[in-house]
Amino acid sequence: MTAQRSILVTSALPYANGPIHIGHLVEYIQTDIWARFQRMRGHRCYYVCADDAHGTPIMLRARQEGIDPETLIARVAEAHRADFRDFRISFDNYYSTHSPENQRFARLIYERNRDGGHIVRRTIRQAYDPVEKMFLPDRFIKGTCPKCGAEDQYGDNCEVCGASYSPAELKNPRSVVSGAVPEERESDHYFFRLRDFEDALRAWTRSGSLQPEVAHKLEEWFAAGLQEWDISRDAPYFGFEIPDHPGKYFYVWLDAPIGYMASFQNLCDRTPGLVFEDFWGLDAEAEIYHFIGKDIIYFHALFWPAMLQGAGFRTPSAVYAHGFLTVDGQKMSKSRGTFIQARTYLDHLNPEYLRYYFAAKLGPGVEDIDLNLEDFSRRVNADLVGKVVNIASRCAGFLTKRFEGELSPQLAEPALFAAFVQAGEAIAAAYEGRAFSRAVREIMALADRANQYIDEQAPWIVAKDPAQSERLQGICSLGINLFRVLMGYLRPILPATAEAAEQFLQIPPLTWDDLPNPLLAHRIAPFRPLMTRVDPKKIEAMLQAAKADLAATAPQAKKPAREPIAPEISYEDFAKLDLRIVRILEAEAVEGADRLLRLQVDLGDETRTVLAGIRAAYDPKDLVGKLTVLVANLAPRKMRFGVSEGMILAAGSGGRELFLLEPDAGAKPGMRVR
RNA sequence: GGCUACGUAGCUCAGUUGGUUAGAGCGCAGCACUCAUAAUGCUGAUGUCGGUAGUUCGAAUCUACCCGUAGCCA
Repeated sequence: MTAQRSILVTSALPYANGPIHIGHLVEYIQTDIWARFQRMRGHRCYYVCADDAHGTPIMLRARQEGIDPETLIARVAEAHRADFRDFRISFDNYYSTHSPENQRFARLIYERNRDGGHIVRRTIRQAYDPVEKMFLPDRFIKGTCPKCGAEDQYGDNCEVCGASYSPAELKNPRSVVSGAVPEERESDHYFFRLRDFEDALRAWTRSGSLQPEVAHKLEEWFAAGLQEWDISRDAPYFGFEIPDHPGKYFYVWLDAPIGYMASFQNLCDRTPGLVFEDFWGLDAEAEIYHFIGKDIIYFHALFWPAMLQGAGFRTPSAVYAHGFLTVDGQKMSKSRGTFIQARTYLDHLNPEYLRYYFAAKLGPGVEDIDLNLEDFSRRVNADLVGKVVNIASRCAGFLTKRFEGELSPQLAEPALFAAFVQAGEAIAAAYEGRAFSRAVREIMALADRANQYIDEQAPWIVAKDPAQSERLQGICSLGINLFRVLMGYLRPILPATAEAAEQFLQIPPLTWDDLPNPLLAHRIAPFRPLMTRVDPKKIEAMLQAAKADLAATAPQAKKPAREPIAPEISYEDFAKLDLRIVRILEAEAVEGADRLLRLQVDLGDETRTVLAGIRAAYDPKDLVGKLTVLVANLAPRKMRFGVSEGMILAAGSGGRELFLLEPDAGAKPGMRVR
């Protein structure tokens, strides 16, 4: 056995302005499995996390709800804790970045870096909302993309063409907060000189602290040259005030990772024998691992180790990034109902299913994983219920009925049991290397062997011969022992099922070192189903609920009230309208008119000129050739720019919200519409 | 647009340093069994290994370009 290790693991801090969703859970489940594995191996492993409680979005959200930020983050923290508890995420401490410990560490790290000359002050120009009297983060400015002209894009990059730019380049910029046109204003900011740490970071990067693909990514950043990092924000801001500069606050990303330390400090303060310095001190022997999503590598692999180093703390042993979750091959989508909150899942399905499914797909790399809901239920049902739990189920009945639950004093087939034990090394190595999918594959291969054994031995036939009673007991006892080893291997993934199995087996919590010792002449409890099958109806119900949740939690999506229906008319009134199919032959903007397009339309045997107020919604060249509907008997109307001989039909509120009517295929110019 | 990854059977994934007929599980078909939560066992079918071009005696594996997907661009 290897020596006992002291390990601190963290997951990234969830932001305290919204609920946990199943995408978040990939990371918490991954980290939790790893932490539980380490503990099961007999190591001292602490797992801490916290809510990331600062920043502009939280400030604005609280304001919008008419409450203090403190009230908001307390409410969100409670929901987060409940979600994690129910998914059996085994945090040793779940804290908040809005805490005295975090403030103390943030100051300390700032001051030490400042005193070391790593912080500089500079004046920058930044977008300012004159109505709200606040500087605007890039994400709080929207406008037209300077590259492709797409409307309603954020201040930092365009989701349509993928271009990145600065908010100043955005056309028609608007503050998302007030709708005002942002102005540029000057402000003093503090910058962290990342470049001071370049050599150390390069060395750290190469020391095996990062996955190879992440290290490659860092090479790119080094090559591009490390830039200074803006670590301050102006009031109003929800966060920690910078000690030597009232009215300036630490940027949320400065104090977020420090939250790992603060949470751990808080744990140390109430855990006898747990010493902060043993983990974070410069010469600490303990290991520290951060599990993060691939989107925040920059902060954890560059800023964080640099800040720590500048402040005289040790750097993390490693940072492990994982990919994102897609649902049925697509990004989680609110409209498709695949944006599933943790709570919504819990309301319908067993968390062990998701823990297993994620484990079965998680590798050590940064690839995205897909939650394919068909595959999800098939896989859980086949592997866990059909294979693993079934082993216990098919042996236990004989033991209970015939032997009062008593297991044989010897193993019927020691070689088979030994093979199961021997596989443990490879499985442990897979867990250690975060290759959970490999571990699961190996475990399921063992489960197949156990089922094969039972089939070969056919205890149901042996049971018919009273003279072979001992043999029957031996077969079933071995089956139970194989099941016990399998549950031991699965324990980090399936804590609740493992506990139920331990109760069934009447044993204390399984440890890795225990596994080679079989249960002999031991009495087990009557079998009760340890896990039930995934019910597809529940998945369907969950998806429905996910859609409903979003409708409920999206008050911003102000639904325009439907325009009231006009007063009733008779058929005769309707019949007075002569609606005709026309083909648009030409379209051009009307000089001097902001809204008008001049269209030449073909009515079958005549051509008419129509002036239509659809310029904001349609590009003239896109209209040519289209079929649409014309009110053909409308009195011609004289306008400043000419005479309009009819009106074409469009739906919508006006401006860009206009949608031309188009007939189904087969309609021809001149046809009357009834 | 640049960069880092990913793209292998209907689905989810393995494929070690390029080396004989490309694998597993699920699903599907057939058979067997009936102890078990319609669970299990055996047998079988299924792939131009994203595309194109190259390097090589030999490429899923190496190179270039292209297409698609994700993230990052502080």
